[in-house]
Amino acid sequence: MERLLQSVKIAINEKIYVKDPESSDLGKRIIEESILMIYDMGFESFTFKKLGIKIGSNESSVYRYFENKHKLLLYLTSWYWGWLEYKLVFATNSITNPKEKLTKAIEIVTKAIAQDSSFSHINEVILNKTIINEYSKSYLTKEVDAENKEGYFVIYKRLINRISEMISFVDVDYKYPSSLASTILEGSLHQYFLRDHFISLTDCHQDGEATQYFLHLVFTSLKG
Amino acid sequence: MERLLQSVKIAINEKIYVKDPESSDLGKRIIEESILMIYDMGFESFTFKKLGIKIGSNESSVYRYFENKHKLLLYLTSWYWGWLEYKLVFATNSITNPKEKLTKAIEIVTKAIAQDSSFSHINEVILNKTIINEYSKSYLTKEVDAENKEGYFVIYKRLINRISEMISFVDVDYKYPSSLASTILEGSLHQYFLRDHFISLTDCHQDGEATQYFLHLVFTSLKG
DNA sequence: TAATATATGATAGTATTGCTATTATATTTG
DNA sequence: CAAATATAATAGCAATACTATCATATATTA
Repeated sequence: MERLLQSVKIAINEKIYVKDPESSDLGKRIIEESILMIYDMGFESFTFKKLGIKIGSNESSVYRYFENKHKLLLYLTSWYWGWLEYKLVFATNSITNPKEKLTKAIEIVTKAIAQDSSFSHINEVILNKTIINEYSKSYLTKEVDAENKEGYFVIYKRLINRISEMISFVDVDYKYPSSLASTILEGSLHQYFLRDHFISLTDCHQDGEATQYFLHLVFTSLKG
Repeated sequence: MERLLQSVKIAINEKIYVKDPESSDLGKRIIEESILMIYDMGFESFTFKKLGIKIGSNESSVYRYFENKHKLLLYLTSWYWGWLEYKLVFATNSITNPKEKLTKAIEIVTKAIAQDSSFSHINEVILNKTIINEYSKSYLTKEVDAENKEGYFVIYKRLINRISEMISFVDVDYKYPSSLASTILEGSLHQYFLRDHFISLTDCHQDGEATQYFLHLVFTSLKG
């Protein structure tokens, strides 16, 4: 994904931020460091004050980019899903065979993340781990319906829908394409979490096993 | 489940509470009302001060039962999984045919919850909804490994293991029994969440459809 | 180059949260 | 009835999640 994507920018719903963090150096450092800090200390302990100190800036300056840390989490997750979506479309676009296409999609979505040098200030490996630990907290809130209406989850929904469509292309008669697509994405994050914290609850211990598990799950369920 | 279970008590790891809430009237009201309040206002907005006011008691009195609201959440989730485990064992114990047994287990675990009058102070219907919204927050923390060592998640792990074993009984050669069991439990909660908040991401809109989805998913994946 | 707009930094202040500690008052039990 | 125990009331404290104001640095443009 190196040189090809130099000019690609993941488009995030403008209501999520006050000022676009991509528009300044400080903004980029906010994104860069918040990913690392949330990974290190967990979302609960993370504060804008601590972030300000870490980036050699000020709490009040961070507030000029994001209203609160929940919005920052929404930004990070949206960016992640946008980035995954890009990789998915890029890798599957040229494939015409439905089974092959879905296989590729599942691989992209369930495989461990490797560093991507296209977006220099974002560490995708750490972001992926942060997403595994914190993603659910972005929607397990009382505000989820209001925020959904505002379009804060469009990228995620679009990604699930793309996979859902690929599933239906393999088997038009399958009754649960959206549920299955959701299970793949959410379930894959969960398998990685289990691997790190509840080893006895998963069988996906080696690299690539989560992918094998989901490929088997999906293709035995689909006809055709 | 009426009369039969009158004397059954769900056994919770004693380290989770300071004083057993089952041991007093105040304790039971703490459990009863906290379920309703967390459901109504969400875990983030819920505080012991508010709970004290609601039950006509005092913040300091609540602290005599639970160190903090995280521990209370651990208690509620442990209770829920213990209750589900009981229902599962009760319903599947007499079944010898492996497929039938697993089918029953999946039904128990994925079906919408009906009121159970066995535990008068606990509203299982609301508790189930609270678990759907808040369960992940009990383990998506920086303390998860330490708390796991303390045994705070034993009931959940035992429940997953029971299902995992039932899966292996149907198909000894299946390589991912634990992953699949985890997917069923976690995935089922997620499908219910999607049904309430992201309808386009699930196909399980009617009662019983989640069960059908998982039954299909599981039995197409297993041989024998 | 001066005037002005814009971004950032520093400091202060406020309500709420998440507790701990102390003391007072019920209630139960011996 | 005394003693133990449970609960209630109040105070207090450090941290969080902001908001507001003012100062200063940097960039733009007239």
